[in-house]
Amino acid sequence: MQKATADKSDPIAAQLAPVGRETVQDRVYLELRRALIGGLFEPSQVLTIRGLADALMTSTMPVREALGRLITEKALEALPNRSVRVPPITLERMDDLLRARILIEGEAIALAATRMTPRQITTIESMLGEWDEMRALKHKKDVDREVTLNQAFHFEIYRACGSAVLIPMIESLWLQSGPCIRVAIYAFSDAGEVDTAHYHRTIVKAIAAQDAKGARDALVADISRPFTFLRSKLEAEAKKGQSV
Amino acid sequence: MQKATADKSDPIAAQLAPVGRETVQDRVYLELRRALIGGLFEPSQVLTIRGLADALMTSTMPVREALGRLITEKALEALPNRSVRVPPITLERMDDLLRARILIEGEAIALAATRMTPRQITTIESMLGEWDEMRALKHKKDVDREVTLNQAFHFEIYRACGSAVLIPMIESLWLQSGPCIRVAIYAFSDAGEVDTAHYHRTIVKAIAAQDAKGARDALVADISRPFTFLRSKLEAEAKKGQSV
DNA sequence: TTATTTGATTTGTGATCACACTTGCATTGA
DNA sequence: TCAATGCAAGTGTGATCACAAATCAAATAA
Repeated sequence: MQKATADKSDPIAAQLAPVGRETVQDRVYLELRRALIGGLFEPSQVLTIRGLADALMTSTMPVREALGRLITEKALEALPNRSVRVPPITLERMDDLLRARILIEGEAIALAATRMTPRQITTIESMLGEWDEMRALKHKKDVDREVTLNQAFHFEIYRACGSAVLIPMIESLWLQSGPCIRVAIYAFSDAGEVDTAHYHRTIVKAIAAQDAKGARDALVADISRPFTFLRSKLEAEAKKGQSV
Repeated sequence: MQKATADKSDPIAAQLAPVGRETVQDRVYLELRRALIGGLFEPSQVLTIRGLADALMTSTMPVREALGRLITEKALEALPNRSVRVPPITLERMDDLLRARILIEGEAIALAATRMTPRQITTIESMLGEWDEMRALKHKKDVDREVTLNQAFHFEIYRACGSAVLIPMIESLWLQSGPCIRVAIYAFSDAGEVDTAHYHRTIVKAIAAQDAKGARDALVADISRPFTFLRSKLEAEAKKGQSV
């Protein structure tokens, strides 16, 4: 009987999965999470358990638990009908999210600025180069890659703040603002070029100088951009809609 | 066929449950939440799905979903064994939690100080009286009532900050620091009298004067107390354990 | 043609079952 | 006596089923 167990826990398999096998539930959760941060779902979109279960090639059980988790961290919204949807974008919510992000991510980067090791600073410096690479082949604007790189850059910094409490909160905030960001980035692309790398360079410079206040200010400028841009866009649309 | 539906959705029943029937899952979730904030579970305690299901008189289904939700908001901890427990208290975690609470609850009360209506201020003023009532019958130190009143006071303020993003974060922080707080309050009781009402009075005074900075400072003093107290207690124990 | 109703389909929720893994205890061996 | 092995109870996870509520569409009546 223990044979089967021994087969799965032999040295080779043990190395492949050293601690804690991955559950389907976690896979589904991470999948949905990635989709939300990346803005693959659009605001107000309704999600169904069975639909997601089919799409993710599993039963309804892991999906419903993953949805429940995402609802508690406000990444999704439970309607009184008991259906769940991606929260819609409103001006109030955007301001609210931006304020919270400035507060918490600002604190995290201020902490990180005094704690990052030369090794870690080298890592985020090397990420600056990737922006230049992307700019080189500008014929294809790869929004997915932009989002991924931006996320990797920020969280490399946040991880260094050393707070096991703040980091999950920041993840939750990104989860909530993911749909807005994607909309904003597309709007950016339409409006012309924007230089994310420039803002990131300023951040890296401040961190390298262990300038906590400078890093915080640079970060605020960086994360405010898409919000203020999207805000003016929404206001313009609202005014147009009002006149029609 | 719709008869049965009509019976349950007739005017009377509709008034009793105007929006969204309560699900067993939510009941379990709120129950566990209340227990955690109130510190009814002790740190490092292991919880089992079937055990909780029996205690809450339901099946395992609602419990596992509630546990999953609590794990994502770091109120509970998933061990590699796949068992779940209340996170243990460490000095690092306490400092981490306190810093986050000062940051976020401080911001919330600063916002609330400029937005609370006279009606709302009257409400929190009336809560001050309850502390005096409790003090009157000091023969029975009702820790549960202290915890509940303290919670009601703080959240009456936080709700007034008008941020749908900050409030859930604060709830999550209370959930995480609940077990610590309970331990600290018991330690308080052993160490003698402490005047929570005094700190709350200072907070109310600042809010009534719309003094955002004063309210923030008073709040920091209030929420720091149990943490610094528990910290010195843990450090003393650690030193004693080290010498033995 | 339009509004109402009836029926069928879809959906979320809770319960139960099957399976794999862990844990703890008792038995067996040196 | 002590360590190791084997068995049994307990536990989490995923799948499936049953049921009630909601949604949608077609048919009927005005």
